[in-house]
Amino acid sequence: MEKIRTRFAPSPTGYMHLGNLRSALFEYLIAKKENGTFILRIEDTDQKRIVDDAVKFITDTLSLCDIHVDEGPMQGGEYGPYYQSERLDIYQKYAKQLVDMGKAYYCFCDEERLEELREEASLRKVAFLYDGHCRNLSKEEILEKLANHTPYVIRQAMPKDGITSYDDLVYGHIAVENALLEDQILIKSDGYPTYNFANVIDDHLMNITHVVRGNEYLSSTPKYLLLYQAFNWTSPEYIHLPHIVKEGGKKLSKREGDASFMDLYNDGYLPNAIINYLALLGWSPINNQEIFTMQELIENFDYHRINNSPAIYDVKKLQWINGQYIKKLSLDEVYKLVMPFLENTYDLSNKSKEWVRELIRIYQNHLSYGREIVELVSLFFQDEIIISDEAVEFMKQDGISHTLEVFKNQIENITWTVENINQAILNTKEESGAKGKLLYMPIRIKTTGQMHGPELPEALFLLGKDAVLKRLS
RNA sequence: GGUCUAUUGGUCAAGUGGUUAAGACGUCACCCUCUCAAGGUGGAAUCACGGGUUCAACUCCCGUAUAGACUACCA
Repeated sequence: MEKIRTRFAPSPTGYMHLGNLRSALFEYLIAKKENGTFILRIEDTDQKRIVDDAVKFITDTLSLCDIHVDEGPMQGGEYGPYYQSERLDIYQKYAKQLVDMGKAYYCFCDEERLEELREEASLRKVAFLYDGHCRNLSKEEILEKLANHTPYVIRQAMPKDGITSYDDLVYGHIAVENALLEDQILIKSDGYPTYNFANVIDDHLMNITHVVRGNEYLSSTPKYLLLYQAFNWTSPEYIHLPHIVKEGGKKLSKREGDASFMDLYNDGYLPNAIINYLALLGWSPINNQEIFTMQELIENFDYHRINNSPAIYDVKKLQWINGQYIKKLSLDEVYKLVMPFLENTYDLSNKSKEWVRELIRIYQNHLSYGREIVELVSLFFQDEIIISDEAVEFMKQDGISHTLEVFKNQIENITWTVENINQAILNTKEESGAKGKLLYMPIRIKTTGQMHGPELPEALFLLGKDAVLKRLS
């Protein structure tokens, strides 16, 4: 069997939304499942949209996610170059070839004429299709215009009748009438190829066996197929992916503030967890497994089980998965994950590393993403404590001041360790007779101001002896 | 407007003619517990609608509704 080759072909716009990443993931998994090759190709044929460093951004994201590119701009390969902007002569050559074969033609129609056509079409409430005006220009006319440097595009001469169909590996049989397809532009007037054209040429030349992409191309794939037919090339298999949308069914978009991979990453989500979540959007394993390493994904992935309906991005489930990953991290790893957020928010200059590690340790199980630490630990960085109404009410009960007095005496002379604090609490229980809620809550409220928080001995330890004694008096 | 596609609980989803319609997130209750998490147990909640086909339809067919995509010298 032919070895599978898939490709991720983003345009370098400097932004990687979750749908893009998921496409890359599935492309990678489909290839790796069969020991195939995963290719990165940069589709930079729109000069207006190029963003500096966007390619670095894309490759950084992929490697952060453990998606390894076999062939691409950074690592090269025998089918390069992998920037479309460096393949211009290739597209020109193939476009000319099509012209010579009589399957494409020069079109000199300008914006104005096209605009008129469009207006007329919208007036008549019909779909606008280029009318093929230049399709039958005589050789002399063409030569003359070319000699005069009249701007031109190259359009494909599409068949006027018949049906073009294919079998998508996810969506099944798709058929579209050729009459609905216009004579598509292959080469733009700036000499650059259109996406459609470059895409087909490169997929063919790079030997792509499975084209995996978003389903916005589902209904335009016949246009691509017609190009393969014109060249007499065999077309690849198609796997169209359902979209990832936000609540309400709208597309995820940067402009509307929807989270991109980098946004999540910067909030302390783990790339592994993001990938894990994304894998479960539009795909499901044969069993009920939820947590996957990349290796397990590769082994278990099966494109036959890709869903064909759109999935709504749900940050709650992502948080759960991310939390599962955080629980499995070593303390050093959580420390690394969370430290930047702490440093940026709180003054840690007079805290020991041990103190910070202890702080992080007791909150490891509470975290669903890194940035969450900031809010969770705020109680240890406040000079003033504010006692809630509920807590004030609780403190009105009998015997509480006595309990607090006993506890204060208990800790006055101990060495400040979690264990000793715990013993002091137990001694207080013995001596005062208070137990359960009436034992713990008063101390908790008096020292932290809150009725919630981590285990009391640990909380007190982190607060420090001086602060605790001060708040008790 | 035309074309293509989709529709199982709030969300992700399993399911391919006969099932008590899995599982997960979320939610609620209970257990654990000083509290909050974590963990455990349990509950509520789903086949868009209408016609067919069939002994039998979530599953097949046709409509309708709703949603999305495409309809660029953007990718």
